[in-house]
Amino acid sequence: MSLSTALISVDLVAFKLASNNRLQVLTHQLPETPLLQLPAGRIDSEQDQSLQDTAKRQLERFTKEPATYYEQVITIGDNHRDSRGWSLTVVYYALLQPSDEQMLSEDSRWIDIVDGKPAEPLAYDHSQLVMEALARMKNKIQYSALPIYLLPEAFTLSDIQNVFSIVLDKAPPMRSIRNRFINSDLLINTGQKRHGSNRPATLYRANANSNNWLFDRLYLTTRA
Amino acid sequence: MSLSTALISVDLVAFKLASNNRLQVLTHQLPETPLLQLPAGRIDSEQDQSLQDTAKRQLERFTKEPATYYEQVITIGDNHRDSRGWSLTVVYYALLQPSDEQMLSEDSRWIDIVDGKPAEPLAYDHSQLVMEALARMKNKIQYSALPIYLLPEAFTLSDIQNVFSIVLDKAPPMRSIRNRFINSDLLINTGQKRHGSNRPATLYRANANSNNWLFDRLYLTTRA
DNA sequence: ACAGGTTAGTGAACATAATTCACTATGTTA
DNA sequence: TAACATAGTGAATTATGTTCACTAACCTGT
Repeated sequence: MSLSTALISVDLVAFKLASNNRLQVLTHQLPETPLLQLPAGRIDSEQDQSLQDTAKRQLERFTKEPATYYEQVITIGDNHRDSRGWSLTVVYYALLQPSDEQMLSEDSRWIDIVDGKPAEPLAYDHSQLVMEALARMKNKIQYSALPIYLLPEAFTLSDIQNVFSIVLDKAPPMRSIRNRFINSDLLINTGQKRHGSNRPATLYRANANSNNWLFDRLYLTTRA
Repeated sequence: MSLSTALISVDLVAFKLASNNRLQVLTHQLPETPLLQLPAGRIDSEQDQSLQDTAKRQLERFTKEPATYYEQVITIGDNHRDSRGWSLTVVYYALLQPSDEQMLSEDSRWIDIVDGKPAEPLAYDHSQLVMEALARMKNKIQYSALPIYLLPEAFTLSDIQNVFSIVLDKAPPMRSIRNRFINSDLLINTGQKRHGSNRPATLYRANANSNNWLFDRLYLTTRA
């Protein structure tokens, strides 16, 4: 049988750095269901101009915090993931800036990523989807400006290193991060410093007009 | 209105190196239609276990030559590409080895890529899809074993450089290609040579068991 | 005021891989 | 057998990440 249609859903893997120094993924729980699941939903032909709009709407169902970055990961289609037959799932991931305030809906929760997967089991194949999105993100973070999207407006170079530590479980040397980011035009010195119980660190913000979003090599400390 | 379904098609951008030293893309023409178009079709829930199966079937409709490589590029969904409303298109590209014999169906043709786009106009947004696939392929060729997939069973290092010349309009120095590929375990010396009107060149074949499919940097001569 | 602690940041030597270029090697062809 | 053309090597240079020792700046406790 040839199909002109199939069940379509757009699933969103939203990542955020939490104050416990963990990467977290947004989940929610439906009433009467035992397992947490990813935000997912169908295309709304009225509201959505694109698939990314659909992904964005899924995020907005559970939090008011906007994502700083969206990327389509993969589209999975097969006939065994949904008992009703052929199903098609477009997977996006999104990056959010850290936030203390919980602008979350009641039924949703940020779950830690531990050892490369969600710390709690997810419904359907959602753990697998998280892992796919995470793999993509872990790769891209090594040769792009991605780390910045997981940080607040103003951040230090150490914050960038911290992103690597959390996401990759290891980080390039500060010297390497410094060289790369300072030599690029990705950062703008805010003129401000972050003060702690030590020498204050320079605070930077992202340069929206940068043309160095991609680098042409990976850090050596992080490759396979 | 919320949709559980939409029109879905899988579109295939099949690339091949032609004897005129051009990259070509497979197209076909339906009767009564003025423009060429890409192989595309719907999921067949009986035959297709995955979306790649669907892509593969599209290729097989027009040629018996198998592809050596498939990669999903992007899924595009919106409400203006098809007059019937929301449509969803999963785009794949495939790489084929060069071939003299034409095992093509009557209605299909390989079209040159000139200046980064098909030399002839294509129907719908298919030129755009070719360009998206080409962009992805041009990037990946610079840090992976991809060039090999566009070459015949046995090939020389110069052939690899030639792939770069054709696909990117410029190529890394032979010394760089040599160092990279010889130091990896991607190539197996067949022991044979290709003879011309000059010093014979060593013929290699791909090592299927290589674990160096990806490199950790781009060639400098080819970057932006 | 000032010493000690802690993190931020710099300078210089080293490592790795691409690039450049001069040079050698090995075949075909006139 | 010399001319040629392309294959392939060796060594210096360049670019960028890594390592490590050292300096800088601020806070804290006395």
